[in-house]
Amino acid sequence: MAVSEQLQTAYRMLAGDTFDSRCASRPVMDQVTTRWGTLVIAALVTGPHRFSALHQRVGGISQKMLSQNLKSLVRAGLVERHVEPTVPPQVTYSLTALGESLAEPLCELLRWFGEHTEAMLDAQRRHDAAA
Amino acid sequence: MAVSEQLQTAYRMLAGDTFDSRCASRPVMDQVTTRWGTLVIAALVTGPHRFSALHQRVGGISQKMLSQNLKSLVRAGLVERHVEPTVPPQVTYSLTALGESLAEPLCELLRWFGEHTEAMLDAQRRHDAAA
DNA sequence: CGGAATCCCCGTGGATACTG
DNA sequence: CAGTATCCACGGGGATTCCG
Repeated sequence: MAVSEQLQTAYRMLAGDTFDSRCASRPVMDQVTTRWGTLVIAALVTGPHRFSALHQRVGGISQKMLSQNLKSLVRAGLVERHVEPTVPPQVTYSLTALGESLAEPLCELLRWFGEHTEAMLDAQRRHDAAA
Repeated sequence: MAVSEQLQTAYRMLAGDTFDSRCASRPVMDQVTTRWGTLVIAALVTGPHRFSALHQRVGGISQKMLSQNLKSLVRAGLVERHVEPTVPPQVTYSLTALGESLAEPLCELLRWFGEHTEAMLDAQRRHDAAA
């Protein structure tokens, strides 16, 4: 198998942990791996963004979901919210150090999808055709 | 910023793609990044598993969600379903080559959570206390 | 501009029971 | 053992409206 010992090691580190339903990481993981969390984090990789900029960039997200996700990400210490006391108010969101460290594996995952989406769609078509 | 050009590059590859709501990768991404998809894939990294083995390992997942996730993963060509025609029936699930290639970035992500969950929980506590 | 609040719907997802 | 089927509740998530 091509997966090698590296993955095996990674797996063992998680064995008694992530797979346990009582593990504390579960709720925290859900927040990030939720439908939008991934994209919001990824969108912030290039630097600070304003609310409306994020709203446009992520594409398809509603204001509600965006603000909701941002709130929980701020709470988790992944995103920093900066308010410029002007009129009209200027609110900027940026990744914290913790958020940036998360962005790394996250971007690799997104990149994987970018590269393999076609393969997956092909597989689905073939699967549906066979059925 | 510490994120460096590597991430910038990764980002640009996604720019006109993943963030577009009409992008084909969205539904496919949702299937995997859904609550259980990640864990199911990760659980299969160590090798083939039977249904009940997965049911126990993932912990907290219902039979319904497990079979549902497995079905869509098989459809996407990430997981292979192997039936041994015995009585009682023995059904084994394993990662395909495509699935294994996905497992790599996915495991890194899970590893990140394993290492940083504490930091996130701390941040949440501090945030809640400040409020 | 950047949200918070409200309304409402539909899908996710759990529990249970049944089948091959 | 490996599911499928049915029922049901909750909350994710969209559209709209209002506020500072």
